[in-house]
Amino acid sequence: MSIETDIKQKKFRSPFQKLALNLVYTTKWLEYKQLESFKEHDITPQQYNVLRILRGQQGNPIKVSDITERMLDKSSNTSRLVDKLLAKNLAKRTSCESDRRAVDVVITEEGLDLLKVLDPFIEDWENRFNIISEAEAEQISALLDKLRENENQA
Amino acid sequence: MSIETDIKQKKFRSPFQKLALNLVYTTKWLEYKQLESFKEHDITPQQYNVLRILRGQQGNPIKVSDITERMLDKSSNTSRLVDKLLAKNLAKRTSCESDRRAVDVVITEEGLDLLKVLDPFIEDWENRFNIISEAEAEQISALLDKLRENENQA
DNA sequence: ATACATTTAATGTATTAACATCTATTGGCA
DNA sequence: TGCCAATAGATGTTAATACATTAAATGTAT
Repeated sequence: MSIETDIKQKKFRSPFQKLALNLVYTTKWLEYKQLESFKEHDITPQQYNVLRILRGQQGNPIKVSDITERMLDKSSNTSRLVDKLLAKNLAKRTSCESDRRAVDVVITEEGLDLLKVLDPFIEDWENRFNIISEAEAEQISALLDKLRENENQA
Repeated sequence: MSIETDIKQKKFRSPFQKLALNLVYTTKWLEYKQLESFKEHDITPQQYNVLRILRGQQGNPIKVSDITERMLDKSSNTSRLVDKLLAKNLAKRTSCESDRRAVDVVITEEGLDLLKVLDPFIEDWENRFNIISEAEAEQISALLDKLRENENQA
């Protein structure tokens, strides 16, 4: 369904306004859909994001601040997110030898198992995107990168 | 900056995964940037969304449930959002004659004034999008619409 | 007309988020 | 070395969100 129909707005100030609204709307839609898979396994999208980052480390520990850097939502409170993962035995936390302020985080077997369960759901969602072509997906990604370019402009 | 650099992930499972992550990342980025304008005026993005919908009514009252239908985030608690707007005298609430379950909401002069102050900031943000062409913006919008098409698929 | 399901909005509650503050540790430099 | 700013992460607090429940009004079918 078109964004016009979805939010019942017939006219937009410009194609750029329409795009901005469509970006927010489509992302909320995507997050809401994925949330359904997550909540069955008692995990939030943010916690999932952290778990994926931990798995990407392939066994190597990573500092909390480095997790934050890689997150989609960099404003989140990673310290508390890790707390939640610890409480569920999905991650381990050990103090960092070289810098005693820092904390090393590693995913547990249980965490890897959970991701294995979630993987097919997420992949299924991503695969639904092949209603557009790979080239189109790449092109949108490139244009999104471009939109974020002038971040520090006046 | 490319999404690869921003989230420090070199490889993606597919262009579709990359697009999914880029959509979420870019939208968080956009929301965060706009938040800076909003919080100076003691308003949240959701409250702003409601105000814009109210202004779009051009003086006609609109029911709470109809506001929800038009919101970007349809899962939000519109009743409480309207409460907040009322507390700040940005909106008025009157009971609906034809259906006494419903509640009619109208924007106040003060609400219109606030939007007038915020308009230039929002327009400025949207205009930064003209780093891509209008045609490209339309094209992305069309592709986003397409992504949401197979909503009720297996 | 009555009973019952549906709709509309408000509210209760628990979780999460946003933002500032605090503590411990480190690094740089006089 | 001793001092101070910077960094890392934890924590406190307030507000917002998500989800379920409640209450009133309406629609519908018998």
